[in-house]
Amino acid sequence: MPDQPADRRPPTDPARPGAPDAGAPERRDFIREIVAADIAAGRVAVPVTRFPPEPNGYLHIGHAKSICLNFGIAAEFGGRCHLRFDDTNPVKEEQEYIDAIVEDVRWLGFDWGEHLYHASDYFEQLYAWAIHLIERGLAYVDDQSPDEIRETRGTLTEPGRESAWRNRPAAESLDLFARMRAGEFPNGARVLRAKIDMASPNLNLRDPVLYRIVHASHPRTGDAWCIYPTYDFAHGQSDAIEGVTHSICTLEFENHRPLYDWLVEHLPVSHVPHQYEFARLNLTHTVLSKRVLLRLVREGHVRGWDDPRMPTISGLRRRGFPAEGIRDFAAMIGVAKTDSVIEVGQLEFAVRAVLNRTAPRRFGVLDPLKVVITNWPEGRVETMEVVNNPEDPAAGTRSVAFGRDLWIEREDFMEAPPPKFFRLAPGREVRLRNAYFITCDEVVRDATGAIAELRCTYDPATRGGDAPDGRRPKSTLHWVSAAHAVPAEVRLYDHLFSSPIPGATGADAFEDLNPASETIIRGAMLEATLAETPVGQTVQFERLGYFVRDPDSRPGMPVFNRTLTLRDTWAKVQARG
RNA sequence: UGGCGCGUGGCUCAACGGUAGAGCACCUGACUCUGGAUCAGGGGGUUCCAGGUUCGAAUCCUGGCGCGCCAGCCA
Repeated sequence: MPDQPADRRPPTDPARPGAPDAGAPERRDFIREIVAADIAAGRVAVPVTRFPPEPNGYLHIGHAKSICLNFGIAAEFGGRCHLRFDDTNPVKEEQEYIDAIVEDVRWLGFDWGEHLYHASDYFEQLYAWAIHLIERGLAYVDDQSPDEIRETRGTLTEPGRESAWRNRPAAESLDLFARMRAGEFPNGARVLRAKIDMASPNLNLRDPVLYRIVHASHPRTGDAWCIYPTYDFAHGQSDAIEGVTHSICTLEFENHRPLYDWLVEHLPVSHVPHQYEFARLNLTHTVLSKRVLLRLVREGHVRGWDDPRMPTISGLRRRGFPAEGIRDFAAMIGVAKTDSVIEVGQLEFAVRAVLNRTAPRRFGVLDPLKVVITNWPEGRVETMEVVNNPEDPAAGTRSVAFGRDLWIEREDFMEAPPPKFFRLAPGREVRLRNAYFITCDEVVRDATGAIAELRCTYDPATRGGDAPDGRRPKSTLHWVSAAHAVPAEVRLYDHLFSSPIPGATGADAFEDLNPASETIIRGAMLEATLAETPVGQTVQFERLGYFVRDPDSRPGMPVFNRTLTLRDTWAKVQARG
């Protein structure tokens, strides 16, 4: 898969933002403060966290926030972070997702060492603990149907009603539970429920379901089981088994914490973990819900989970976003309990900051307009030494061919330029970056009257881009030698959704899909070195933006995805009119 | 309507009883062989509201208001 060496920098690197910085005033979120306090008070010696994805979809930028939080805390406080698959619902989970999750967390730059776990590793133990509860009168097998259970749960304001089976003898529940495991009953026939309080104002405590019958084969345990623990019965106990000290999850689990604590308290666990909740990430102009992302894929609004428009980790990677930029973004936005929506611009800022520092500069023309240099000898070719990255002298230089026929960007020429347009126009001189000054003498039109080519003259004294007399053109254009150009397909991307908060008006979010989220350009002309750029490598096309080589590239026809444009103040001026 | 949680510039977060700050965004200027980058400066806040405690409240208390989550055998 695409990868960039810079992304392999371990997240614990103290030079990175987000890592503890000796000397600087400590700025930490409320969770890090809790961890620090627990360590200071001796409640915790080695903090242990975990990232617990359910393999029912691909990871997205919201998960990246959680991954950075959990692995970040472990690294900063000398603890460890486990990768644990929360695989308790075989009807939704697939091996493909497991593999993708492993790859994505690694790509983000994190390492769980030996600590790869699955809730399914604990099925036998969880089963034994279920029996433990039954024996103590703390759980019972309920014969009610799903509908009956719903009807007797009560409402937000009314208490529920106890099941007729709630007080059946433990021995009977034990027998039934064993027969549930043995496969004697169909899906939905019976469940195991905790016996807590049907009148609790917290609905999660109204005799929550602990086990349900699901005749489905599991990606890891196959057909060994036909009963599966619910999230509530698996999560806290898995944390206990693994010695997790700080079980960090999102706000919607806050209401589950009393149940989490109840289970851990009533089970003979050797370690008591604690749950803390933070606000999940929301981003403008996209959607971060596995359900909706799955729909985008299934309904074909995008080409797959890794479509460059998707906010998935794999989509961002294919889009050319470096892992480091994603980590920096996570550090920048912080962690709190306030529901929030972050402007995508903030993510883009973090990504541009990394790319500006690391992306090699190249020339690429997206919408080519032919320029013929009339005073340049036919057939003559010169080689220009061009700097690879002005931000990084160590990146060196490369050779780029220059000749009589060139391609420039069509939008870099205007026959009747408005006042603040600095680029090429009839009679005007501009600089071709790292090459020569040229002056436009003549506009050649085709039969339809459209501009077909520009006839220009160059100044031989300006080789390399400087004039001996010190004159300075108001603008510098990128260019590609027509004789050496590599034709390419370039895919331009924009926000997947037009509105900042898709579906906010109450309408279906899909109504807000941006029809222009992808624009495919087939006639782009790139400098020759771009033919060898590896898939996954992000470069900067000077003056245009960052572009990454896509795996769809074919021999002789590279495909590049636009990661992001450069900051463009001219566009801003134009937009203002 | 019950429970839990949350309200600080446009956005995200700090300030932990002692003059409300930062990053992003926005605007100006400088510089520049990317209209990029960089640098310098600027505008913008009755800290949801109302009472109270205190010499002093974004912070503590009370009461409102607003928003989010919860009635899956999803996680």
